[in-house]
Order: sequence, then structure tokens, then C-alpha cells
Amino acid sequence: MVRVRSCHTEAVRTILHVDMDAFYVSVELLRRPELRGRPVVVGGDGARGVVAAASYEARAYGVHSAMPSLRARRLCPQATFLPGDHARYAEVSGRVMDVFRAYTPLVEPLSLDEAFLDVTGARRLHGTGRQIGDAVRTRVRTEAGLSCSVGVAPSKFLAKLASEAAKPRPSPAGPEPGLGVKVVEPGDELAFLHPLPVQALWGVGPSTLAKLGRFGARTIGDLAALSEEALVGALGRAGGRHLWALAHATDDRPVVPERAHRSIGHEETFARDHHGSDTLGRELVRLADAVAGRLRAAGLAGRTVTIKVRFRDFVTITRSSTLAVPVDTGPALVRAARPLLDPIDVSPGVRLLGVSVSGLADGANRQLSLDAESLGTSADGSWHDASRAIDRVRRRFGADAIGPAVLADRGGIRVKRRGQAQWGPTDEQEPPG
DNA sequence: TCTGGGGTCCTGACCCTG
DNA sequence: TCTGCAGGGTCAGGACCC
Repeated sequence: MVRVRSCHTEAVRTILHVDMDAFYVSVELLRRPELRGRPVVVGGDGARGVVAAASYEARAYGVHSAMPSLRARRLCPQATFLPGDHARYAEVSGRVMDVFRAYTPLVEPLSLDEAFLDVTGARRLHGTGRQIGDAVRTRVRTEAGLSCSVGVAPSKFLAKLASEAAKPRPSPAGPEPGLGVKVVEPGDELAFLHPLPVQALWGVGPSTLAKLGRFGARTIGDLAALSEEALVGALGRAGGRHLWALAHATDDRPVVPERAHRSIGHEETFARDHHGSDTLGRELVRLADAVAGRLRAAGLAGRTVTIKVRFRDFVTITRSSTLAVPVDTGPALVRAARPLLDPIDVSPGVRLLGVSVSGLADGANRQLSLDAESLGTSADGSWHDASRAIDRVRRRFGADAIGPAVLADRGGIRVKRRGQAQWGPTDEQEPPG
């Protein structure tokens, strides 16, 4: 078939979405090759843990990510359960991203295991989107020992849907290999898109799916047949317009290599519910101290402090307060967060507490708070130098070396490190008090 | 058969200001 | 001076993503 190339062909973008296959599990299998071909689950192992990733063999039993670990064990008791190792995954991810950057500087990581690549400008040097996709897969396999699936399309969301279509499938007889690379050619977008179920669209979760169900919309083609006004009426202005555009294959969002942080936070689910405000107050100090450390490490400070409280019955509330000046020290965060926590009745039992900071600005802007402090309005002030000193001590002697006095002899300073218990508390982590 | 942690974005209510 | 209104900021919550 001869494809007629219009004079606008050069304007058509070539976007790749690269998605690693069962990334966390695959990284673990590099260290534990004897587990290859067996059901393997990475995630939290406590009563409140969840699955972070499952091998295709485990998926054949119905195990999937975000599933409670207890349920996964019941579904697939013969699976090998491994704790996560976030540091290792980050290191491997860095090598994989370096492979991507060998083809284009326009690499937008979405998480450790997937990224968008805009290779429009790389086609002359490296070939068609399919050829680049094949080359990426080969290099990721040889340089990192991992497999990935690639979607190629003129837009980001189509490339993402295409990579999903290229993935291996779990089956009782073992994983069925996927296409590896799936290309959606310009002109073929709607033919590819419209038969897919609406929940394939990015942004359609259970709630939106239920609303769309009232229109009888089951496929993206059904969605495209609706009017934009109808979708705006059901989903709101932004959501309705966005979904209507996607259903018509309209998506001109660029690939953005660097994204600024909008917020930084920490939250923890406790192994057992807390009922006392004193205990929660100490947890608040611990979390705030950790968030402040991350703010300083990123050279940022923030004005809006938000706490999140999840009760025993899973009802979740947030309370926030916006300060006059950006802050980046633990004591300043605690001063803002404690008055938010105090009025809340925690006696029914609290399973999760979180602290986050938004309204971020360059940490240099925090200098304003020193001036403000002299006027009696600062929440930060002289703690900044002390916090810098604490950062230096921790870099040299470890995270537990120094911390807020209120935490001494009360379970320690350290918040969970990613990969230690990112996917839920271990049953040994009983709270003090 | 219970539901992690780190985020982003959107919406609606409310208040203040011009 | 009062009223109505528009716009912006804040706050709380919901939905969604990996």
C-alpha cells in the first residue's frame, strides 16, 4: 500500500511510550534467577500491606498491583513474596532512562518504569518510530537485562494505549508474548482508539466509568458519539472537555523532560490504630521532620501545610493552613500542622497520618522569612541554620544520628524509607503507646 | 473481606476586595 | 453608603495515576 504523505507530514509527531514489563519483579529476578517462570509478588508483607508488582505467572491467578497482600496470598499461596528494594529499582531505572536519552533528549519519565519519548527530531538519524522502538527494546535487554513494551503514535495518550496493546498477557499456561512494539500510524488513530473500552482512557476510573455508564458509553467510540456539552455536564468543565478531546484522538500535550515539584509529603499507615493525640503528635513531628529534610534537599520551601488523617473506618480528612512565608524546617512545619491536628477527635482510632507541603518556591525565597521574623511574623527563622547542620550530621552518620528530642526513646526518628515498607507497615512495626 | 505511598489536578464553597 | 458582581485566594474533598 502506498501511503500518501501530505505536505504537513513533518508536523506529525512521533511519540514513544516505553513501559517496562513487570518492572519490580523483573529486577528481583536478575538477583534470583531461580524464581524465573514462577509466581512472584513484590510488596508489603504486613496485614495492611499491598502488592506493588506481580509476575505474569502470579497475575494468571488474579493477583495484581494495589491488591491487599493478604488477598494475594489467598489467591496464590505458592507465590514467592519479596519486600521491595526501591533504591535498587531507582538505580536500574536510571540506567534504562539513559538508554532512552541516547535516542532523544525529550524523555519524560512518568515513574521508575515508564517514560514518554518524543523522537520526532530523531527520525532522520535513528529511523522510523518502529525502528527506534525496536532498537530501544534491544538495548534495554542487553544493557539492563529487562524487557519492555513500546507504543508508537502521534500523541502521548495514544502511545500509552499502544504500549498497553504491545504487552505480554498472563494466562494459565504461562505468559503469552506480546507484540513488543505497537505502532499507530497517522490516519489510523480512530480505528485503533474507538473499539477500546472507555476505562482504557487515562483519567477514567471507577467513578467516571459509572457516570459514563449512564450514557450507555462502553467504548471510546460510544464516547466520541456524545456531545461535548453532555460530557461537560456529567464530568465538569475540565474533565468533560479533556475526555471529549481524547475520544476524538486530540492530544497535543508536549513531552516535558523536567517537571517542577508541586508538593512534597510523607504519610504512613500504622500497623495498629492510634487513639491518643500525644502519640499522634509525636508521629506528626517525625513526619514533619522528614518532609522538611526533603524540602531542603530539593532546595525548596513551601507555604501551604496540609495534614491528612485516615480513621479506622477509612474516612479520610485533610486540613490545611497557608503561611505568610515559605518554610523548610521541621519545627516550622510542626507549628503549622499541630493546630490543624489538635481539634480533630482521634479517639475512634487513626490508621494513617500524613504531612505535605505545597505552594513550593525556591528555597532561597525562604530568606524572606528571616526578614519577616525580625518583624515578628516568621514561622521559620533561626531553625534554618540548625536544620542545615542536622542535614550534615545525617549525611555523615545516618538518618537516626540526630533528630527532634520529643522522638528520643519513643520509637526512633526515621520515617519509612522507600522500599523498606512503602507498600504498607510490617506487622513488627508496632507503635509505641 | 480489605484497602500503601507519593503525587497531580479539578471542583465547589466560602471569604475578601475592588 | 449600599448593593451586586467579578475575580482571586484559601480550604476541603474527590478522583485518578503509577
